[in-house]
Amino acid sequence: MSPNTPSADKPYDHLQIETKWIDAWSADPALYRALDDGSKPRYYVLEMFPYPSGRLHMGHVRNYSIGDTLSRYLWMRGFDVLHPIGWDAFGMPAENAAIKNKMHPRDWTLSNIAAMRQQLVRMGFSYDWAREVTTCLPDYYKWNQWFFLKMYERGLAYRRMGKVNWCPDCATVLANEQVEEGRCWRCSSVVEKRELEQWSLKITHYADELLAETYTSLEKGWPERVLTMQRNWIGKSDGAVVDFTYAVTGEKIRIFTTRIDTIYGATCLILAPEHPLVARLLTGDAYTPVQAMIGEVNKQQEPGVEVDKQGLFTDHYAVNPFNGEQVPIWVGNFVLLGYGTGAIMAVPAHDERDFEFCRKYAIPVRPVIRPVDGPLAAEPGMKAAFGEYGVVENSGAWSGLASAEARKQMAAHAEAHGFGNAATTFRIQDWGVSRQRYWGTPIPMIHCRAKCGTVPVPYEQLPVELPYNVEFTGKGRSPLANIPEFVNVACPRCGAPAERETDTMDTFVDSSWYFFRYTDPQNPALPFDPAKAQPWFPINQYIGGVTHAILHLIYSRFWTKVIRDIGMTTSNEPVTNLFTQGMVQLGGKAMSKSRGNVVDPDDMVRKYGADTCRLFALFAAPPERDMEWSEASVQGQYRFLSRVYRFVTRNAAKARALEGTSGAADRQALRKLHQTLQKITADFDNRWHFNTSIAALMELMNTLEKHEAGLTGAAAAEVLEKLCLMLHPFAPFISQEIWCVELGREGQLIRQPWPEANADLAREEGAEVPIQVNGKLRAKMVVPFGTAKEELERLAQAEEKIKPWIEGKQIVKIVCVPDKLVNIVVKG
RNA sequence: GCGGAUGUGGCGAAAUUGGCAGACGCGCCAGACUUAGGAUCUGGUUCCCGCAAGGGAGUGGGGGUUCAAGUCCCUUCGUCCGCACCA
Repeated sequence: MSPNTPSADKPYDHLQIETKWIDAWSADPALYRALDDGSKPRYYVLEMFPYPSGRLHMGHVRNYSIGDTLSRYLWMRGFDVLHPIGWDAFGMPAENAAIKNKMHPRDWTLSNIAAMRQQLVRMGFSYDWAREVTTCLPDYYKWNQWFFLKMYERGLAYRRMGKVNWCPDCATVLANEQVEEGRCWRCSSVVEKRELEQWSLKITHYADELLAETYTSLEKGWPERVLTMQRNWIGKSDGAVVDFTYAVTGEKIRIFTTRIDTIYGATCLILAPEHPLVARLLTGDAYTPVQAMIGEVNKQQEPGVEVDKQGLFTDHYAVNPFNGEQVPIWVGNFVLLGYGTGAIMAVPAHDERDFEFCRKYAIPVRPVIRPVDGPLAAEPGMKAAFGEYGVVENSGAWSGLASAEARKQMAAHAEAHGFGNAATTFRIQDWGVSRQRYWGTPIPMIHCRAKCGTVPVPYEQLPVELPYNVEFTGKGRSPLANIPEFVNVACPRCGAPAERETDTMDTFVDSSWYFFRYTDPQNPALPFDPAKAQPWFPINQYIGGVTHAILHLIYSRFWTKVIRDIGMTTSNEPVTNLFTQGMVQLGGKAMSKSRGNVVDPDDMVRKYGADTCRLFALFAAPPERDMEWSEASVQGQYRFLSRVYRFVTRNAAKARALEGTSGAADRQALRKLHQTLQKITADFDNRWHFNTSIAALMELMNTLEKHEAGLTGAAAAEVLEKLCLMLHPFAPFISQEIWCVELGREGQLIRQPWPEANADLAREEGAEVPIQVNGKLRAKMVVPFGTAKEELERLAQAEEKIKPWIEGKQIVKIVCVPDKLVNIVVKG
């Protein structure tokens, strides 16, 4: 057969190809294993590990396709890549399944994991399965308990009363994310707030550092959106605390304000209904309305609806330390106990909320700040509060100062006289980790009623294992509380009868440090060996959904700082670069079971193959944007892969023969090949717009098919080889098949070096220069690169299509950008 | 209300540094091959006028800077997502 005669092409049989390579790759466990020996530069690619619901969904496919494409590219670029996966395996769905189907959470979870592991393997993702981590197994959650004890020792884990989301129907606490629009996600009951004693982790200890790093080490590598959300969540607020004095007993009532400069305008104090002082100011029948108010506040309000401000006068007064004035003490439903000191001074003239409250209850409004360029507001008659900075008036010695200056001086004055000081508060609260749940990490604490109180479980007794035999009713206390063998223990300190803590940990604990465990997943003595972890930290690239922008990503940052402070890492932050991919939608809405608009990846893989699915997940939109699922468009990707496969099979013999004299077709093909290589390499290195990378591969195929007849051996060989290499990160199966079967090469593509683009071959023969007249495109011409300005201007004016546009007109000026454009500006 | 994102053909999108708007794909139209086509291949496809050559308009709306604006500035509208009495 002559090398230039196309041979018959082979149809693309995705099923045969993909099953064959899954078997081959599964038989080679070292294939995706990091060398971890320092012989090559390291790169840690981490994707958010999945909750094992039992089925992979399209969001996973997209997330993991991005990570896998990147990992394969990095391998080919010579990095030692750590690319692990695991299972975020504790959580409520397992318990709900247990209640519903009478299946044990452990069995349910482990069988889900087995199913999903198969699905991930089927997708061709390059995970190092030897590092698989499963958080619901004792060899993992033992270390949650270990960290908990370490935190307890350092005062970072403690017990306190705290407000929790309480579902009255399920009779249990719900995590914040399990409350949907004020209702229980499982039974749709309206969720209440309830005070419960629970274990908390002192994330506020790191609040300042967590905030500061968003402006420094994270600023370059994290999306601005995520940083903004975290800053808002942390909610640092600079102000001052001031002690008012309760007129009867002389005790202090501490308030927090950011506007101490307005304190001469304070016309009352307002306490949160749960403020401890309230129960002493109002006793007996007088307290009843407060209880009602607390009840109201604790009912979850409908989102988006502003609750009416309610107040109660206590009939008591407090003294303003700045001017000695007595102001009435009120109770207000809008004052939050959990923020600041749980008490505020109301300055109605300069705070919108205070204004609304005081007008409602006819409390005086006294303006003390005037705009820099205007007079003090007239009262009576004020229609709204003036909340901005200005100039202080009617404020004794501070009158005339600018607000900013007054804030400093007045805080200093308060401190000097012992009734206050400058102070900072945070919106972020300590992390309540107790859950009245079975399927989580047991909190390793024992309550000794005899004398020792709360005693930590000794390290050598870890893990505190979850008992297997347990009954699930979905009602009442934690299921663990009903198991005497679990609850009843001897106090580790005095040996007296004692009870185990029956709460389990929030599942966000599990995901707060799993990425450390990947570096040393089987360590029996420690969560991980610092010497093994440190070379991989901080993580080069983390990829996941923006839904975790706050909770998981703040908890992980917190946990890393704790790990640092106990001397197990030198990294301040876990993640250098964060990438948040967009959601997969159908019909403009996020795919979800309740909407009934899910597309099952399994069906798609069966029909079109994993390569096609991966390609579509990357092609439909840039990775950071939401994408719309479209099966018609999926078929387009399948067509593309078919074209690639048939093109290769038609031309493989020719390429192997290496015959023929290179001609114009070869030059065209090689030019496009190297242009594509430049384009794709740039996409990887700069911005991960894989949709344009794949479009470039399609363009390449269009060009190759156009010049197929004239393509000769040597050029064909180069084209097929490099096409195959470039395709591999996106479509690993078909590229590996072509490499071995059609091109007769050996070895795994992931181990091949990424090809270098040849800039000389990529260069066009000449520059196509558009010619504009008054900014409008009128003609184009092809000139040699580097043609001088004068020559370009001459050629442009000589163009036949240009002449009619400039004839008889005055040329005002000619803008000429060599190799780019000529614009002739004419008048008349 | 505050903060953020986003707005380009019938659809998903591209245009990376102010320099040819719509690459690539889907869909659609026409044709080829075919017993057949929901396979494959070829050509066309922003809108308006025109048989065509060609011309005009055009990146949510309005205004501006510039030889030149999807891109920069001002203003306005729509959509989506966070947060939402945080003193």
